[in-house]
Amino acid sequence: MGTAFTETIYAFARKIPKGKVATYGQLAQLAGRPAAARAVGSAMRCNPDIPKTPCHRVVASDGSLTGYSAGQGISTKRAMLLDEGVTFKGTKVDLKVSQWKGI
DNA sequence: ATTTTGACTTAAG
DNA sequence: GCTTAAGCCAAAA
Repeated sequence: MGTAFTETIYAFARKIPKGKVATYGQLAQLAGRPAAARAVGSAMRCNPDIPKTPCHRVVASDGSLTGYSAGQGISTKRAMLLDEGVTFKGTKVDLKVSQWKGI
């Protein structure tokens, strides 16, 4: 299953409130590894199951929607975020408005 | 145990 | 604003 690192990442991902998003770097920072943004992505790739962890609420540092292993990929991810009320700026998420500030 | 790969990020051209 | 390069961390081969 999971290492302490991935478990921590999942735990924080589940804390992201509906309608808000967090960046990979942000979760990495919360997990105590501010430079492990990449590892966060790797962890997410292993859990493309929505019910377990809302990995669709995790976006890149500039609000871009990168990878998604479930559904129709990015399209599904964007659709879910829009449905949750996340504000979009064209193809990217408007972090100024929708970034989770639970630090 | 070592190498490769990737859903990252920041800096520089 | 977009492309390239380098740095970082963890999982998979």
